Amino acid sequence: MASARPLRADARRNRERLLSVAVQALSREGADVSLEAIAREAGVGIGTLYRHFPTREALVDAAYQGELDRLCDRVDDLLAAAPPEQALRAWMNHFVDYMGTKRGMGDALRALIASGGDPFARSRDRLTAAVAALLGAGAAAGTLRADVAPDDVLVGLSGISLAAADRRDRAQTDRLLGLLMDALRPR
Amino acid sequence: MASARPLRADARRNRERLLSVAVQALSREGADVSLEAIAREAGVGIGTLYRHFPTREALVDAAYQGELDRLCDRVDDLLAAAPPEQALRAWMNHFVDYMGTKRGMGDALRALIASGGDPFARSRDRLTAAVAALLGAGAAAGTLRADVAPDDVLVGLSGISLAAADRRDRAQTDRLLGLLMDALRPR
DNA sequence: GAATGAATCGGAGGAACCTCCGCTTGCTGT
DNA sequence: ACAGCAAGCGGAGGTTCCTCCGATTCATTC
Repeated sequence: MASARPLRADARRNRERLLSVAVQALSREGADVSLEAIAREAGVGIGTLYRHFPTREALVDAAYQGELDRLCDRVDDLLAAAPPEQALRAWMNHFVDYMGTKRGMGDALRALIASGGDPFARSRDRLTAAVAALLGAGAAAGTLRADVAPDDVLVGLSGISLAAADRRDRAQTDRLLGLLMDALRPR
Repeated sequence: MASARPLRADARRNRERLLSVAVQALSREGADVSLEAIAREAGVGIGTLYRHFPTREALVDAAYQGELDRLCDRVDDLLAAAPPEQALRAWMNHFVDYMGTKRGMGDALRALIASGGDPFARSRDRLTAAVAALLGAGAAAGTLRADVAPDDVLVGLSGISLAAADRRDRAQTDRLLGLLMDALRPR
């Protein structure tokens, strides 16, 4: 299960080139870039792309990992600036925005959230940790329930994001986030 | 906007044959049957299939409409047999089960829920009405909030179903439904 | 610095998607 | 009956997806 021997030099080169091309291509053309086009632009065969990133989601995930890290990192600032309950709500907004902006992240996210324990689950762990921090702070302060699993909140949040991405109705999204918050407050 | 003139005889024949083949094929092979295979088996060209059902979702939706009607019809029985709050929860279970069983309904559902007012939104109206009935009964009894839009509940429920379909973790699904119920109770 | 084995590459190929438009067929009025 | 004409049909064709495996290239050993 441990990461096997380091990649061969040419393999790493290819991987990095693919990734940087993918980042550009995704932001330039949106979610439905052709993978073949990415491979071509990176100067590698399509087979190589598929070996490094077995699914479209794996590629998108890897491409956006940096931004996703930033999203998770923001938790500390939020908690420093506002009480946990408000921090959580603010972070939810960021989360939904992020998913909305990164068009095409939607499906990747779905796969990501669904992943039980894949090698691709690093992002998922980070997200779970972020939610756990927010929930934990709220539980300590007594303003959020202590008996809700971070994982459940994350899945719920991703459900809302998916629905939001489809409908583009910001008001509804806010209402749904409000409902989720209601569910998380102690009775 | 009204339904234009009735379909020509041959068109209706084709439509019906496509639908019946699709029902069989979907239950036999699952969500990812090839549309070309369905068209072939129905003895029509692929173009005909696409004219009648512009997207894969439209076809799946039409194929499962009967079962979806049955799901909505069950609301009355549930309300007759138990207090609104429990009826709603029971119906949510049915909803999730239904989505889980009908593999491949997932994407169709997503498109369905997302549809603002397409000609294909009949199913969506039925679902909204079902939720509205349950919520209304609860509001009248004072055990459910009166200030939540049925539409929001439906979107939330579909989000949970999507997540559930991916993860196949029934316990988590139940917890999420529990959270949603918590959000729907008056404070 | 050549040989050798293993990791990696590349792209041909088969399947499915969806569109587009010339051809066919059912309907309507005379 | 039959002419005219929408409405409807069908499938070729351009794209993309993803797999598979022979050819290539790297790393290591002598």
